[in-house]
Amino acid sequence: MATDDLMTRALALVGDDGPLSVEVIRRLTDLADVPEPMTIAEVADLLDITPHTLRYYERAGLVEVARDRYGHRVYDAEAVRRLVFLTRMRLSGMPMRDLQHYISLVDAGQDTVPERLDMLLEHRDIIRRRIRELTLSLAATEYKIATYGGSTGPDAAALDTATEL
Amino acid sequence: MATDDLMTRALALVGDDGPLSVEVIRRLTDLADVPEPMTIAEVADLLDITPHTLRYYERAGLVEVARDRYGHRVYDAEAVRRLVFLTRMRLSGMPMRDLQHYISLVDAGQDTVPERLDMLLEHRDIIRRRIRELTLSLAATEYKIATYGGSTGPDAAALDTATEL
DNA sequence: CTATGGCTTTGAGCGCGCGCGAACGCAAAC
DNA sequence: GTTTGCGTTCGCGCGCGCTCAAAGCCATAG
Repeated sequence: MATDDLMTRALALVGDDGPLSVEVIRRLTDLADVPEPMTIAEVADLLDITPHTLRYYERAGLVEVARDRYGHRVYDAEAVRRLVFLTRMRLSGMPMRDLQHYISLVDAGQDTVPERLDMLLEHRDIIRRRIRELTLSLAATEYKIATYGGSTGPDAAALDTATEL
Repeated sequence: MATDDLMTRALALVGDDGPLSVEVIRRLTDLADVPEPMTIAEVADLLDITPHTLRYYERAGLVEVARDRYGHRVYDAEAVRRLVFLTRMRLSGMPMRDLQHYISLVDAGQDTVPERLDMLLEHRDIIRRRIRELTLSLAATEYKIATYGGSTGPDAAALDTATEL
């Protein structure tokens, strides 16, 4: 896939700056169109990561994967769903450590649901802050592009005489 | 500063999700309220990075810093402005390598302005894509929070029976 | 029926980007 | 005097994943 991975599909679905509807989100998580038992190469392609990374995640305890009679990994729907979640969290900046903790909570049963929810809420806030940071950086970059004379200073009128940058 | 660094001030200025006006951007780049010659600790505090990192940037050739008679670094307005720019770019994901290249272009004179502009345009696109990615991850996270039963699946109605995650 | 290529497996080790820590000296300030 | 802050250098560390090596199984091609 790689040129048609989940994120690329998702971005195409959303467009460059369209609003996000629940319907769109539902489609983002809809995996009905992928084959049920998948090989490592297929999953890697779907998630746009390498087979190596998938094995790395498995060794890290993030997911258990069955094997066929040749010892090759066989990813069932649950594993794929979990990996979609994991890669989404990774892509949005959640560190491996936290993912390991989250999965350990999952494995610990329903009692840990509140803590999982806390983790998601906190991660949501982190993403939000990151988006705001990037939005500011974007604005600053666009400002610099618009007023470009090479200076870092704020005064467009003085750009010609400002120290070069 | 650290609890009142540039980004924190900027975020406070903008609010949690307000629109960005040119006026706000201008204020973001307005350094009139900082003392003119600064010590490494003051600059570090302003930029919310460590003195170590500032020395690292200097060794990397990103900025030249004068010294006082004791050999201590003295950051003038130009150095501070450049560092504000550099840290902003770093924070938005531009790698050191690219910053070094950019600075080398600056040092090479006006002929390199078009290439610098290209770099900024490209970086702008990268930031935009990153924001869109994060927006999607945010939406997915919020969707998961809203429908939370612990499953990664898309079907909220089946959450109770879905495999736990 | 080989064989040639292409996928998989494991394990250990490497690499990158980015900066931090530790150790040590010197000048100033309390 | 001793605490503070800055200087330099060397090396380390972290997060994350890739590379490399050695080997096994499958399919298609001669």
